This record gives sequence, C-alpha cells and structure tokens, in this order.
Amino acid sequence: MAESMKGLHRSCRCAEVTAQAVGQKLTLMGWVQKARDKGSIIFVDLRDRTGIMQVIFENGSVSDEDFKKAGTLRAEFVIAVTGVVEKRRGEANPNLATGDIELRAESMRILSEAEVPPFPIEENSRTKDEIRLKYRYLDLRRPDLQRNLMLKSRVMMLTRQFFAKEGFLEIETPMLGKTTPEGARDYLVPSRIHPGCFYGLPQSPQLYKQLLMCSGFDRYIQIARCFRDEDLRADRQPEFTQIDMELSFVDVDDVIDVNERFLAYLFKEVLGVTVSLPIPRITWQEAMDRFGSDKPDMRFGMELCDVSGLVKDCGFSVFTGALASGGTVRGINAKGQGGMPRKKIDKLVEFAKGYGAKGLAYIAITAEGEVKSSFGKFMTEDEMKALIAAMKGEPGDLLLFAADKKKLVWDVLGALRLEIAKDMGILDKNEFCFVWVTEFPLLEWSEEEGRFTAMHHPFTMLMEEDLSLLDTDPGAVRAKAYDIVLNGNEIGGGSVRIHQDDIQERMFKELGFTPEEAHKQFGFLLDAFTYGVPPHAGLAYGLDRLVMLMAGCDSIRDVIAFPKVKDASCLMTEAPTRADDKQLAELSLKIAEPEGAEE
RNA sequence: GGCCCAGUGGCUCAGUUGGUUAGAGCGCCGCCCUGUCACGGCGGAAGUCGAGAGUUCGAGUCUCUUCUGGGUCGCCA
Repeated sequence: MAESMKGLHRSCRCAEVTAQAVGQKLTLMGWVQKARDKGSIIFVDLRDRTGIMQVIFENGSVSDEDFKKAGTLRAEFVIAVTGVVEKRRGEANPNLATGDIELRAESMRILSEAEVPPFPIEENSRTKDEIRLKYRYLDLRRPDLQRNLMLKSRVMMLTRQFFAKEGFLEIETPMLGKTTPEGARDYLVPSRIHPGCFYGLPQSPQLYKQLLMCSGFDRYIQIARCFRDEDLRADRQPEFTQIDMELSFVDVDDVIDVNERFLAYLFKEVLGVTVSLPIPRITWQEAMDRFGSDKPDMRFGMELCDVSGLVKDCGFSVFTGALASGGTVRGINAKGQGGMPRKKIDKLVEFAKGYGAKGLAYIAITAEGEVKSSFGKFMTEDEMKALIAAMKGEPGDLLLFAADKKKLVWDVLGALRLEIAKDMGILDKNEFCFVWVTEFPLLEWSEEEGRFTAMHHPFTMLMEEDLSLLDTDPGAVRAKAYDIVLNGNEIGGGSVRIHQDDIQERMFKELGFTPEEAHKQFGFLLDAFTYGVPPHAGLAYGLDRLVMLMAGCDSIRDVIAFPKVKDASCLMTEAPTRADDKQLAELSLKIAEPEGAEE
C-alpha cells in the first residue's frame, strides 16, 4: 500500500550524507536496492542517483509497526526514512562512499511498492539490449547509465558556460524547416494547412546559422537536435544532438583556436585530462596516405606504406595488374603478429573482402626469421628482401598488402589497421588522442549521380590557391573544411563558408545546379547574402559521440536516454505507429500499402 | 538491399557425435536468523529450448524459411 509523503521533506540525497552528519536527524528517500533481513535487525540499501546509503531497522529505535513494514520491503520499493546518522558499529564497507556511516531508522513510509524487475538493476548489466530497451526506464536506474547522463548534462552545462564567456549567443532555430534534397534523407512532417506539402526536420541548423551571421549575431552557438533518416550504427542514431556554432569575421585558425581551448577546458573539468595544445593538424591527403582514413586513430602507428614503385616490375600479376590499371600497392606492418595462425590470417582476408578487396597478400616473418608468403613464388628472393626492407619487416612481423584503386586500398588497409589494433588490445580508452584533419577535397565524384557532389556541403569555401583548378581538375580542389577527430572518431566538423556570390555561383555550376534550381532551393540564403554578409565559418560537434568517448562507452545508445534500435523504432513506446484514418484525412494523406503488406 | 553474430526458467549461461525425465549460478516465493553489506541456513515454484516447416525410430542439437536484437558494408552533403 502506497503512503503519502505529506509532512516529509527530503533532507538530501543518499550518498550526499557524510561522516560530518553523524548525530543529525535526516529524512532520506529513494529506491530499495536490497534488503537484508536478519530477523530482529534489517539492513536496507537505499539508492538514488548519487549512490547508496545503508539504513538499519532495529527493535527499539523504530515502532513495531514500522519494523514490520521494513520486513516487507523488496527491491525497487520507493520509501522515505527518517532517522539519525550514526557511525557504523560493525565493519565499514569499503565499496560504498558512505560505507562508514548508516541511518538508524526511526520511522519509515512505503511511498510505492514495486513489481520484481524483469532484469537486475545493477552496474555492468549483461542483460540483452532488447530487454533493457523495452524497459528503458528501469535500465536508466542502473548506476552506469545514470553516470553517463549526468556526465552528458555536465558537458552541456560547461559548453554553454565556456562559449557564453567567449561571447557566443545561444539562439534557437526551427525544427520545422524546408526539406533539402542534398545530403542525408530528411524526416518529413506533413502540413495540415497546406495539403501535399511537407516540412523537413533539420539535418543540422546549417542554413539558419549562416543567416544568423548575416543578421549580425557574429558568434552563435546552439545545442541543437538533428534528424537524419539513414541506417543506424553503433555511433549513429536517427535523432541526435549537435553542439553547433558559427562565427563571423574569422578564418580557419580562429575556429580551431576557440575550439581547442574548449576541448581542453571540457576534458580538464570533466575528466581531469590535460589536452596539450595546439592539437596536431594533418591534411586530408596525409591522413589518407598514412592511415587510410579521414578520421585516423593516432593512438598507434602501423602506418600505410606505398610500395608501388618497388613491385611495379615484379612477377606477381595481382600487384602489376593493379598498377597497370592505375591503382596502387600498399601495405601495413603488424608488428609482432608474424606468428598469427593461418586461420586468423584467412579471417583478415575475409574482413578485407568485406571492404571490396579482391584479396589480401601477406608476408609472415616467424620469430626465427623464416619468411612465409602468399605470393613468394611469384617473386625473386631479392624482390622479397627489398619489399620486406621497405616495410621495415623484422622477425615476428606480419606484412599485409592490398593492391587496387587508391580509394579501395585506403579503405581496406585503414579498416584492417584498426581491426588488428583492436585484436591486439593496444587501444586504451583512457588515452585521448585528438587531431585536426584539414584541407578536405571540396568535391567528390558520385558514380550514382554521375556528377560531383559537395563533400561537406555546397556552401563550403575552397582554398584560394586552388581556384583555378576548378576548371581543370575539380576533384583536386581543396576546401577550407576541417574535422576534429578523437581516437579514430569524427567528433566534429566544419568549414569556412562561401560569402562571395561569384564563387557560390561557380560552385553551384560545378555541382550541376542551374541558377534556377539553386535559387529554388536556397534562394533565401542567396538573397540574404546580397544584403551584406560577413565572412563566416563554423563547426558542429556530435555531442552524443563526444560524450560516448568521454564516458568510455562503445555505443551511442549508452549516452542517450531513450534511443532507437537498429530499424529506427523504439522498443519501449513502439514508435513509429500507423496513423489512424482521421489523422490521415486531416493531412490529406493516403497510404500506398507496400507490396506484400497485409491488412 | 548485402554479409556476419546471437536467441534455452525472470536474468546470465552450460547442454558432447542427434538418444532416458533439459541443468547451473543469480533472482523469485515460504520459514528461520541482532551487525549484514556477493549475508547465511532449510524448503519450494518456475521451461512452447524465438516461431514454422522438413530430415529421422528419435531434434535444444541437422536442413530450410521466418521473427527479434546486435555488429558491419552500402548509405550517412
């Protein structure tokens, strides 16, 4: 039977009580973590978001009626206890922050009884995600998730604090906006008042924040919710949060400067970790050449090595064939993995094939210096020696080679490098390795669309010195775009924007937009720019991803209170659901049943 | 859309080459216990082996289909 809390006032949270409070009368409220009934003495672990406080019920200090009630307590009951803080008479519990004190109950009310939970409410739960997410409100009671969300809250608070001090204004932008065909798929919201018309939920506040620069707000920040209707991943949810910012009268270095200081501040305040400044910068080209990735994990080496020149005349047709068709041959040296069993190497080959490689060539050097290779018979001994030397191969090393088009070789070896590092267990979550990746290509050739698309977005400024390349070699034009990368994760990215209309026109032309199309889609922005626009640049962090890394989690779901599962549905609310006929009629919508659907 | 992994009492798992009545730990229920805190003791309940079909004398185990969850490629300006 649930009792009222009338007349009671919670004194503080459970683990906020310290030894200083010994002798004080307090009222604590929370959930029963565990009740240990010893017959004439009952110990109850009382839990809230700060932790646990032991409450002791003993004949004499509590009424017979309340003692009897204490005997009925079960896990997750919500209770209020009034009593006196005491030094523990028995052993202290070193596992609890409050382990040397306890609350001697004088009275107790059961505020809410509870069913037995479907899974244990405890740290490091190994319960399947499926069950955890169905009962997310219970999952969120677990200390690790509570810590994650408290950490996220603190990150958001410090972010606002830091940027406010730097002169940024927080300004909200609309959720109901204009749908844009470029980029990710939009979530659409039907308009009731305009039958057949739809709003698009923002993929990011990009255009609005540029308009705010136009309006003179010179430094803007927003902790903004964003939506992308694309497939999910461990670090991708359809609905996520950005720390979004834009600055006027700045160039690349200005954006990088304030953000480096922000990251250093954040990591110091939240984790006590010192980020040494400046954060290293490498160009996109260098990142790809050395790490095969535009978000390199710099916690370890195993860098890519171009051996094209060495093998161009060798007898191994896989290598020479790739080179003949304009490709490249590159390798990585997995130090100390030369003893890897054949089966495991085969798995790596399969792994590489998952990235489109036709195969993977290897040289394994045993600890004794014996060379085993998948292609040894196609090469002379001297050629092998030269190849091993170029790869700095030593006894005990495993050399892996991919031969194909450049992009594919980067992808394969970049992924392989990470996979092997994971397998070797050399990735330390408590090491935080930041790097700026700069000078991204402006354009990317899309096979699917048969045209260039913007790698970042159509408003990204190019590097002035590459302007002339736009006519001769558009793919080689570099952008004033930058990503901030942490331990192999892109945690943020941004660019300097185009503010000159002639360059913007040129850009649209390159992207295959007619002036009419450009105006139809982005007319409001282009118009705005005709009334005096400051040079501006910005950046946006993926807040959830950043917090995930700070919390040491492997999934973004662990830092989002109510996440979606792989197919973008919610196991708890069962969203999305079908709209009823009345709603559809109001919106002038009709559903075309998908093929094979049953009514 | 493709590929990979998992699904066995409430939870986490074991289950051999296809072979009797499917087990364990935790949890749960009842009784006992005045210093427990991974409390302890005694007793007890709890299973459509995700679902469907097939092979077989016989399927948790083999085959196919399907559902659910996870990872990943494509996709994510």
